[in-house]
Amino acid sequence: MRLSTKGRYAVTAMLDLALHGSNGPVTLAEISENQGISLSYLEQLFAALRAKQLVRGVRGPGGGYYLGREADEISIANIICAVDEWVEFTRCGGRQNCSSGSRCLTHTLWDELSSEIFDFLTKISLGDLIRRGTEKDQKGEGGRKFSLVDGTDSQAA
Amino acid sequence: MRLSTKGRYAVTAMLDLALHGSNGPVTLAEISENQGISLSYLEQLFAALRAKQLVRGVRGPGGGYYLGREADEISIANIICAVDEWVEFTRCGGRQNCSSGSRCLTHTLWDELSSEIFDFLTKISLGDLIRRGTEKDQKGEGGRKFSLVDGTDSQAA
DNA sequence: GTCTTTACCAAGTAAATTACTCAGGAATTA
DNA sequence: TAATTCCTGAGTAATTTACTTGGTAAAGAC
Repeated sequence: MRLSTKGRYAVTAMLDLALHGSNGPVTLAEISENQGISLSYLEQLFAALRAKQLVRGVRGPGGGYYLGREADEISIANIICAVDEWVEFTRCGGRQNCSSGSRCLTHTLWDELSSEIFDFLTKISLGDLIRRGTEKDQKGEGGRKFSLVDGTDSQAA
Repeated sequence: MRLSTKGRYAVTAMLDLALHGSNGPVTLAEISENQGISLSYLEQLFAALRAKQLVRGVRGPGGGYYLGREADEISIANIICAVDEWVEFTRCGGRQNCSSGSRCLTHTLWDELSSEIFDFLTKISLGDLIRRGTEKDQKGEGGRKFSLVDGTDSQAA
């Protein structure tokens, strides 16, 4: 897993798209304006997002971008993987012995941690994020810390 | 939050240190050998880790590095923040209105997601990772997917 | 004390990545 | 046909990554 500013731009842009996509397609020019990201950089990002079918472009006047599927069906991990190209961290692949046992053990541990992070981000969808945002908007705020993962908000001390 | 290869190097090195630290200090030369990271790059990383008191250096022959505190008291977030310098993502700070409402809403959403990821990595300690590794080593492996966060492994389908 | 071993420190650097500009082409609507 | 938008690709300054080089400082071994 890799979480860079590039991934942030992509998530932010997708959020913008999800928030405004209800009334027709959203142009990159609008997102660029809204989020302060250059148009051509957005084009690069959206080329990657389109390749993974996370967005759908419509050309011509009145065109723009739609989400490729429901906001609930797009996870943060989907978005980040699309633009960040899922780097293969350790050359040994995690399971084969790469050389000495010590090295491979740490690699295995890292791989497991990495896939745990991935699972975590897989469970958070664009829809989750947006619902949280609008809820908060209506309620002002509450003492309860928000939890995006399923029903497990009990551990907050 | 930011999760780069630099952070991966740091976590891997700290894992190595935690695994071998029981019998005296570990030299950077050993870690370099074990993990295939250049010595001087390790020096850079450990300068940052030392600044955050995550490791403790001992000079002279027979010297090397110890963990700065118990493996259970060092979270993955600690390590990553030490070397990756916690980039401040959105200029608006998350709470103030930066300009149009739309932009700030997405920024707020991103900030909340980001701190959720941070919380997640705060709950995973070096000790957790190592226990998982050695457990697996002894048991071979089990059908049960490992869960690093508290007791919430029930959602795996 | 000197020699060796280690941590520490700082400057410089090739390669990669980031974020962008520029310059078009292709589909769609008016 | 003309405007609008997506789409593509080449080039590029700034930054980050990962490393090299060349030291200094402390601690132990002789």
